[in-house]
Amino acid sequence: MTDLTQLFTDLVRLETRLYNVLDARLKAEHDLPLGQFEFLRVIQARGTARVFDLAHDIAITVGATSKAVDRIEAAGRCRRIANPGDRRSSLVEITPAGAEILAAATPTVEAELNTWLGSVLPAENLEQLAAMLSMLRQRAEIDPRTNGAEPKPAPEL
Amino acid sequence: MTDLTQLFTDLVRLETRLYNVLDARLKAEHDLPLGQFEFLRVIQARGTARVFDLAHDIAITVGATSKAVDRIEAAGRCRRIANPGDRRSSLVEITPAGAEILAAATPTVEAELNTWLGSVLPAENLEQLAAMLSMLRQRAEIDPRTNGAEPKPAPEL
DNA sequence: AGGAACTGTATTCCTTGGAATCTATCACCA
DNA sequence: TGGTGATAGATTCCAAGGAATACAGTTCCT
Repeated sequence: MTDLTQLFTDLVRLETRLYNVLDARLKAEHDLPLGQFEFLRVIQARGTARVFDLAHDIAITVGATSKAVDRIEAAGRCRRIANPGDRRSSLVEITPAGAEILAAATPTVEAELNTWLGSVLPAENLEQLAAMLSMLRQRAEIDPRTNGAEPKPAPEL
Repeated sequence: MTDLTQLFTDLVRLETRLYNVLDARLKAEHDLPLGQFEFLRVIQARGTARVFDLAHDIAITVGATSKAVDRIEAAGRCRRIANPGDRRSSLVEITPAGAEILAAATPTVEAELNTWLGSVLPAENLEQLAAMLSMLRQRAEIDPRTNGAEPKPAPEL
């Protein structure tokens, strides 16, 4: 029987260490904290997004997201534009400067992850790992306790 | 080719969500933040540990660990005793109250992890996942950049 | 139309971790 | 043995997220 507590501990420590090395390198080479990198990725992927949408994608609270958008906006990497459909919210979009730095940082992230993941496990195992993490993440996001949405059927691995 | 950035994102989100549900449940049922739970586990496993040792195991800085030990000690769940071999440091040990709450919280953690991990993937996959995470974690901890054991960048004289 | 309930966001306060700094102690070696 | 650099940990200041709150705007119901 797998020791799930140990598995969880390994997951947390690995995440912490990967996050730290990536963050340090992005800051050093692109003056871009990893947190901002993730926001920019989501914003660009969505084209335009409300604070609420970003909060869900990044898995932090709306309040924290609001502050994060403040910082990214202050750095000139995104901007809030009026939401014609709902005046309570704004739409956040990436700026040219934001897109530029995102494009510059992306290969750095890939290189660093290749060092710590890609070059450690064979391709087949990486594929399995990616599939399992993706499935577990989806499962965790389906639950009411974590996102307030209705349950969906379990995806097949 | 596996998309490592996506894999990393899934890893981070999964960790965030698991951490949050576990933390919330431990606080609710045992008045024990997940961070303290992890410290108590390490302290008990080591029998006795310096702040430095805990910092390495938990993967946070010594300063943050010092403060964390303050909090756990204030809660009466660990104590600092004199280190006979080195007066710069103390040895941290678990108290009976700490051991008791750790024992009470452990099944809660296992149950919660079983919900989010154990009951989602078949045993064989869990075993693979545990092995891969363990290996990746070890790899990440071996490297100079993540454990501080290597020479610092030459200071400018 | 009028109001109650709900939503989306911003803001405030609190907690926790990181970086830098300070002190005490230790190890090493000339 | 004395001095120099390394080490352990505590402390201070700062950054970032969570919880609770405030409020504008929206939806729903009658």
